[in-house]
Amino acid sequence: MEPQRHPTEPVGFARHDHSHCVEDALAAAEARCLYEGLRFTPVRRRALEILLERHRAMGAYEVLERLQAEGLGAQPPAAYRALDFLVANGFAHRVERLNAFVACNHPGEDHIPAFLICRSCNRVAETVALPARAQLVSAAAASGFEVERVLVEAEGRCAACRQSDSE
Amino acid sequence: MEPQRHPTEPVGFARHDHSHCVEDALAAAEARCLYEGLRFTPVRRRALEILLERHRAMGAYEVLERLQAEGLGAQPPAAYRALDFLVANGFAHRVERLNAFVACNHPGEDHIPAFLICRSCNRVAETVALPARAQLVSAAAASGFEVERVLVEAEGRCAACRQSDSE
DNA sequence: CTTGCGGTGTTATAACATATCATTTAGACG
DNA sequence: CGTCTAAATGATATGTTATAACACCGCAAG
Repeated sequence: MEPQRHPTEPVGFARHDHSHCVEDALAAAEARCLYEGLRFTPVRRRALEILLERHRAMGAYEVLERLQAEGLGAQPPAAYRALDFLVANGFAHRVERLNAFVACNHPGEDHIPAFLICRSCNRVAETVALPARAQLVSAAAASGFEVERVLVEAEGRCAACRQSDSE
Repeated sequence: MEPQRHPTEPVGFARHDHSHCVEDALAAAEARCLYEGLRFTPVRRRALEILLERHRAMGAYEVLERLQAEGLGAQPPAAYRALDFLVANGFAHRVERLNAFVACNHPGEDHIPAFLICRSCNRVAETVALPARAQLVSAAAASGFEVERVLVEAEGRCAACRQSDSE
């Protein structure tokens, strides 16, 4: 376990020390679960680690495959439960456009995520959607609609994929 | 056919003369297809009519059921093709959050839709997302990401459902 | 110790979506 | 008027995503 991936792989769309980022995020999640009395079980921990290792959107079944390979739950519900836990507690987000999941880039901070989804390499960067939310909330209020959750996703091409044009 | 629904049903979340709105939208679509050389075939026309009659998000299979009842295509691809045509040409939108489709409220106008989705009654109102898009495009540009398409969806409760609290 | 609750295992199936190839239809063009 | 072509539809099969339902287990509170 702890496969030690290449030290520098793109996150969002920028390079960084990846093995540290995985470890740090995992440690932070662990700490927060302890603090909030959440149960950071092996499946949940490993599911988060899987998402972090890739830093791209992964389908539930893709995560499941990897869990299976390690004997951590063999059926879809196992993956969905783990992912639901991560999403419910802000360790990961669901990307609706892709029916997929991605590790949160800044867990702990209260934020409204917006995603930039590269249609070539499928990598996902997370940015903030607060202004968009505010605008939507006020537009909605006019009709008496109460906004509870906002979802902002942009599809396009990241810098890398735009350069290597024909990917 | 042309079931003549109740004359006043909510659209978006406001009341209006529904039978007129269906007729008008259908006529407008017909006119635009003629103008642009698009083929507004019976399946496509009826699919749009089905979406318009309800003014809520409908799954492809839900639309399919109704098409089947009239002998217009019996298999999933029939519905998906019709819906894809409507979406591609701006007569309808896909609501990612619901994996569902909804008739466009202002077809013909070039716009970036934003949706208000009531989680109680599942009705969907369409508003505009231009400011959100602008903000996102500029945020994305910082990392060299080129935005091609933006998706904004808000989940919450509409005025009616908030009143009749426990629905 | 027992009871209750949260988490997990397991089976089955629901819901959403598309690949592929055959057939039909509408319009373009000679 | 034929006939060619491209678009649309028909039909079969299958792929992908998601959840319902119920059994079981372990742990902590009483």
